[in-house]
Amino acid sequence: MVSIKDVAKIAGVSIATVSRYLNSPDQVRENTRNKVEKAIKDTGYAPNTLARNFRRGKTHMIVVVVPSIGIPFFEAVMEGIWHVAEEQDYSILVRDTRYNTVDFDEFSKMIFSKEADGIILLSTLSPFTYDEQVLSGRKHPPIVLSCESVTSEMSQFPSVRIDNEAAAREATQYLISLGHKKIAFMKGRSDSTLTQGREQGYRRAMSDAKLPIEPDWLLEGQMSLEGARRSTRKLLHQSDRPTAVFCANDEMAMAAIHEIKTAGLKVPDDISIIGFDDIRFSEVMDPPLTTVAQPAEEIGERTMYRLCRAIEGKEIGQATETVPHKLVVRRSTAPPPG
Amino acid sequence: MVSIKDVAKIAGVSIATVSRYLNSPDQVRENTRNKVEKAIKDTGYAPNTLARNFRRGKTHMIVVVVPSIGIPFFEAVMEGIWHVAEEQDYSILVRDTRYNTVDFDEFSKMIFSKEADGIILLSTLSPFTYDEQVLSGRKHPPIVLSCESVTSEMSQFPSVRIDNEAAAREATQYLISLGHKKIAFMKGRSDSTLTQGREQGYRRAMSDAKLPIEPDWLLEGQMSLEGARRSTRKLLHQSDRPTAVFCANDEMAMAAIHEIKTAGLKVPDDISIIGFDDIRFSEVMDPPLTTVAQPAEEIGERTMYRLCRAIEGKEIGQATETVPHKLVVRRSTAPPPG
DNA sequence: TTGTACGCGTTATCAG
DNA sequence: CTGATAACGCGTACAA
Repeated sequence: MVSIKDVAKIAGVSIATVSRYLNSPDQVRENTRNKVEKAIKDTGYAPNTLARNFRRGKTHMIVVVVPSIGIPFFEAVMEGIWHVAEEQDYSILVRDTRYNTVDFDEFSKMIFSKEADGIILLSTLSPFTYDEQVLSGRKHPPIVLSCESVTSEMSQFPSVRIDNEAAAREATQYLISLGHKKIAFMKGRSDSTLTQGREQGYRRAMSDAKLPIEPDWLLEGQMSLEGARRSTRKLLHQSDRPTAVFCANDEMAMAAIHEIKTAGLKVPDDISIIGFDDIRFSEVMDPPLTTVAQPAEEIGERTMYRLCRAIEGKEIGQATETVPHKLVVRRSTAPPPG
Repeated sequence: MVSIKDVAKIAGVSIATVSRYLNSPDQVRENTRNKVEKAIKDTGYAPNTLARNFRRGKTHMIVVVVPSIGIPFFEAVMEGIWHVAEEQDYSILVRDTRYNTVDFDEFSKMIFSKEADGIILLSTLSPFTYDEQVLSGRKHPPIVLSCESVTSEMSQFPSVRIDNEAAAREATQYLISLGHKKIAFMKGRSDSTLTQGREQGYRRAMSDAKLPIEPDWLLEGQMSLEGARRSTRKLLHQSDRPTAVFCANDEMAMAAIHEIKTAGLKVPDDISIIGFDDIRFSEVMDPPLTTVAQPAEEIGERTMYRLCRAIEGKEIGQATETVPHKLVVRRSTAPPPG
């Protein structure tokens, strides 16, 4: 393995000069510069990143923690994260928690031990446990929350998200305005704070409209195709079946539509479906899905941007940043039958 | 920042002992061990990963290069990669090329400069340029190809994939066996070797059956929803419209179905559609999609496994490893109308 | 403008 | 079983 020493020897200069050539070429005389350049070419030298990072004390790496990869909406957010990461010369490491609760200390340690310069928690599950003591007195390590309906325990961290509760309320209200009275809510895993916010919004809209919520109307969709199919089938067997289902994400909505059609019913004629996220598949579903759109890429960009500032130790303004959502009405919703 | 020195001082031992405690605790006497343990707890010490990697000369990082993230099939492959990466204690860095051609030297350099211990090229675009000279004499850096229909230039690298050509031929033959004669093929980007293999299979099946291929039947779907929708709309305007479309991936098939139905036609009654990959959404499409299934997770696992062996410098057996595909017949295919 | 020499935090070698 | 000490490759004061 060729190191800076070899280059120096071949170029007939000191390692300091080679180092300077690499990091501030303008401080090297043209003549010398050429010699070094040639030596680098000849040897095929590439600076050892490990040594360099070690010396500089920076990883140039940021970790994005997601409950699961392969969720179309998160990819869209990651797209945004990537944009600014690339621009700021950071690499992205994705950590999939497989829907498990995460431990703050684990991430704290990652920063501490220089595994990463910063961390983005993308819709991480609660309870997000951490040791108060670790934090007290010390500055928070650079951590930014994204797409999270912030729980009190984490409210101290900077965060970027939509107002999940308001968005869910609007979606439910839209259903109500269409004339629906029996509206089910398909949540993700019950321990996800993200879906908790959405559930709150749903409950709020229902109670505001003085509409009751039957226990049977709270469906566990697990945020997955499979889970949503199962619980939709159960729903269809109910005697007094809801006329609309509000799903906490589009993937579950897709599964719900499939099961409803498979059962010989029609969407939206028999049952209206509304989703959440506006993933790219929503538009080509049959029927095209009414859903709550989140500005995924923008969320990613803002999140990463704030993380960069946090890493640089600059102030990061208001702790939690709310971006706008939007109800996108397509054709999976209609007035209830009859 | 607390270092091993501080711990040593507090524990009243040498740094060597602390290091030993960390790396081979059984070589430390229990008494000493306890002292060190306590010192670590008290100081909150965490070994500096940067220094450790530097010293060991290992990154514990492997880079996965994909043309684009957010492709459901690749996620499934990544799932497999992750499994063994986790087990082998590697971190995964994802590099999105945005469908650009990649430069071998760039990756060669990544290994060389210790940015990563190994590289997985997941369906990377050709031409994959590299400098013959760089390689000659030297061992290949640890690189494994995955989901690639290997072009000659890269045949020297280990690789894991299905037989794209055979799979595509079977799919086309299935359509032919159903009675179709006018069969279109929707390819991805024309510079993707992956879709080239599939196109070959399609052509082969057609010519074997003595069926002509009209130039209009070669559709550019860009592997994307948008691209596929556009080219499907064009297809529907053709005077002598095909009765079946074989799409190089499921996402394009999904878009094609959507456009066909939007135009008032029926799948499979008017046009049969067949996809490729068997992503998780295929089953809930309307109609459920007939497609060529790839064992995505297995591909990922095998790929990563081979990379590990390559990194360890062990022999890696046959250069290219072919895993089985399977035609999954659902309901998007039927005999042609009339 | 260039070179010398030291230090970064670990691990590894070798003596004790 | 433990302790000195030498690397690892690079960046950077400081001296020339």
